[in-house]
Amino acid sequence: MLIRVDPSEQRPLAEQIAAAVRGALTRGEVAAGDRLPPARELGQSLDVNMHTVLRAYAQLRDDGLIELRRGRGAVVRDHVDAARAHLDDLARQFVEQARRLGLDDDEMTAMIRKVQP
Amino acid sequence: MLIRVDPSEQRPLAEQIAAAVRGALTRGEVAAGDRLPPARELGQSLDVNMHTVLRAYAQLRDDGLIELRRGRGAVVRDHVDAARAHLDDLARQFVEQARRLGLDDDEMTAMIRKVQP
DNA sequence: ACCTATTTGTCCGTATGTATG
DNA sequence: CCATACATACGGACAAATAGG
Repeated sequence: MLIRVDPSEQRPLAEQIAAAVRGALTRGEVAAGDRLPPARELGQSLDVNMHTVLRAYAQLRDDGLIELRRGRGAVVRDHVDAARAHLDDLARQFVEQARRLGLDDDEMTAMIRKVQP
Repeated sequence: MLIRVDPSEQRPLAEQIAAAVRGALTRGEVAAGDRLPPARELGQSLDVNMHTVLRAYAQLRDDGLIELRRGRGAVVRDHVDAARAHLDDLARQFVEQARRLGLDDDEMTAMIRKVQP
């Protein structure tokens, strides 16, 4: 997995890193169970701060693509499982918020159908 | 809006601050259009770092409760609007992810209906 | 099974950038 | 053009998990 970042670009460094890792994931260059390089290490090789890498990793975790644990590092989750888990999570969040606003099931589904690509 | 934090608590400071502001919002102590105190200022009065306050504010922004703009500060959104906007956002995210996984509209609505409290 | 040294993310803090008014 | 105030990136101390003996 080769990553490069360009400090002169407009996009934040963390986002560039996250995008690069996402690309490597979708291209299948890293498999489920693989570990991403430790934030310190990758940061050093990219000449950016550990925390910047960590922020990129946090994004990927929020998307369900990796698991982040102290002392263990960033472990790549199974793509399909990760995507599925993320979808479940979004569905649950949506329904919870909709209920909070008093929407019933029909109104929810109507909302979903109304979302345009 | 009175906020206090307890550094000896387990919860991160940023989360404590976010929770306190959320409470003030739901209790109606601050109205739509009001501005939250600048991060530096609130940080100083709480004796925590500006950045810690900023993290709390970022959480509230992600929940749609406030708008955060450089140079302008943290503006409280209308509760109903904010909740509605957040719901719209969740719906869009859900549909996007579902499409990415190849689900059609019927499968999406089925998923929504299957979410039980 | 136990200890402890290392690895590695988490949290808080600091400095600089940059849009807004 | 200047002051304000969030955004981004960097640095240090800490704690959980792990690995080796």
